[in-house]
Amino acid sequence: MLDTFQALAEPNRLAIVSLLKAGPRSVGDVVDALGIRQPQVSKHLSTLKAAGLVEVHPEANRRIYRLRAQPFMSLQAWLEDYRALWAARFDEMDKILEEIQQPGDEPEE
Amino acid sequence: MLDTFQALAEPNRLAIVSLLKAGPRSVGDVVDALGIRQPQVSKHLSTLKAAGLVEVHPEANRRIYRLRAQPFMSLQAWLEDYRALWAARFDEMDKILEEIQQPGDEPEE
DNA sequence: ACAGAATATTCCGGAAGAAGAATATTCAGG
DNA sequence: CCTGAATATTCTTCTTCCGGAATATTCTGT
Repeated sequence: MLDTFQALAEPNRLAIVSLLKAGPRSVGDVVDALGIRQPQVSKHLSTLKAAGLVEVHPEANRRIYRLRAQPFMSLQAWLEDYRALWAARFDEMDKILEEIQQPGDEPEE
Repeated sequence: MLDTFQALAEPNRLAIVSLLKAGPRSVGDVVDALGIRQPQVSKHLSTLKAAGLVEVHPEANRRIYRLRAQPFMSLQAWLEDYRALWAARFDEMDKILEEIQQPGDEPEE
């Protein structure tokens, strides 16, 4: 869990994860999409892979990275332990949901 | 969201959050429970407060820290965006099973 | 086997951040 | 008001980690 948080606690890596949410991408795709230089993308992907957040499978000339489901499921399970926190506070929950649904408002990054 | 991940991406802070899950605690309580020195506990709590993960309310001589629900709800909402991940995994599994039965076209990105 | 594209790795300088020690602040009670 | 307990704040290393640049590696097609 700590590894997951550490992996996500960096802006570019969070952006990469967010991009990969839409589907698998090659390193070059990530470079083009996010405007980060290739070596840094490779390094960040390496970090994400070490944390188990992504997996690689080579395809022709490229290496395709995709999100792994497992850490997200673990995160979900981790969150369950905190559910008692907000279970009773539906008023706040409404506010949060509104905030997230606001157009132009990015819930991440 | 990034702030939340950064706040949780440190072992002692994660431990503090985990402790506070059981209920509000004073600084001294945290010190005793986790065996971290008082100044570091204060600093970490300060960091957690800046990230909106905890709130303080003084009580007599002590300062009581408690978890705030909001970031956890946001995290939950953030996770929802990734739910397709493990749903899609079943899709892929279905697709693979289909392909085995009737080999056919190229999967699209 | 070679050339070129795609990706990974290494080295370095600098910035962020965590711990330790010492000190400052705040506050309740006498 | 003073005192002591509880907590916060500086200041100083020290380590970790990110980005930039250069280079190495790996693979494909020819």
